[in-house]
Amino acid sequence: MEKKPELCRVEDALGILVGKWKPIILLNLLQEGTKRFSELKRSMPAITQKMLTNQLRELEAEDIVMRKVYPQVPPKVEYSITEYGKSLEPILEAMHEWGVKHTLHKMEKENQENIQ
Amino acid sequence: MEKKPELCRVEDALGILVGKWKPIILLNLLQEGTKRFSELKRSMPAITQKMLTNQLRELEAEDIVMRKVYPQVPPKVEYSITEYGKSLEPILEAMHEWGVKHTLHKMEKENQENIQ
DNA sequence: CTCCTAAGTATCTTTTTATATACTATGTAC
DNA sequence: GTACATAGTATATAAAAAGATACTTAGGAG
Repeated sequence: MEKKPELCRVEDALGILVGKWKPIILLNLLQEGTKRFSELKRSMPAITQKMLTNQLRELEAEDIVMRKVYPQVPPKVEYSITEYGKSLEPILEAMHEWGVKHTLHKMEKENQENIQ
Repeated sequence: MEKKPELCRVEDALGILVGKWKPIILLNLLQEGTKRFSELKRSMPAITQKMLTNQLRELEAEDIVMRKVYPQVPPKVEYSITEYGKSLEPILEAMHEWGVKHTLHKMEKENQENIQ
C-alpha cells in the first residue's frame, strides 16, 4: 500500500469504473468479447441511447474499449475491450467478490438487529 | 467472473468506495489505524467539515469505519477502520497499482501522438 | 464574563450526472 | 416514394453530489 495517501492513484481506476453503467458495460464486453451497439443496448434495457453512447465514448477515450465502424447502412458498430482494458478485470473480479460478501454481511447484521 | 452481468455485485463495492474523498479517508485510516476528526481534516486540507462528516457517516453506516466518542469538552471523536472494513484493502491496493500503470500508459500514448 | 476548542449542524448555491424525448442520416426492401 | 433499421445527435430537465458559509454546544483558561 502506498505510504502517502496523497500520492495514491486509486482515483485513476475509480474514475474509469465510476458511472452508473460502466461496470455493466465492461462486464458485458469482457464476457461476450465483441458486441454491437444495439446488442449492448438490449442487454441493458434501462439505459438510454445517449448514456450508452456517452459511457462508451469515455471508455474509448481511456483506451479501455475499442470501437469499430463498418461502412454500411444501416450502420454497424462493434465494441470490444482492448488488451489494456482487460487489465481491469482483476479489479472488477475483486469488487464482485467483495460485493457478494458484503451482501451476506448486511444480512447478518439485519438478523442480529431483529433478534434484539 | 460472474457469468451474468445483471447478477454482478461490483456496484456494492463501488458504491462504498465512490465519493470524492472516501478512498483518501480509507487510506488514511488504514495507515494510521486511528485518527481524530481534526487530524483527518488536517491531512485533507481541501475537504469541508460537512463533507468529512458526511463521508465518515456513510462509511460508518456500512460498517467500514468505527466512530468512538469520548464524553469530554472540547469533544474528542476517534475514527478507525473496522475488521470488516479491512477487507477492502486488497481492492484499494489493486486499484492503486492499476492507477500507477495507467499513468504510464497515458504518458506513452501522448508520446506516440507527439512523434507523429 | 468572554474567548477558545473540537466536532459537529443547518442552509444555500454550484457543479456534475443522469434521464427523457425528439430528431437525423442513408441504403435497402417493398 | 414510403417505411424500416441502426447508431447515433440535440436539447431540456431533473436529481444527486459537492462546496461555501455561518451557526451551535459546553466546559476550561484567563
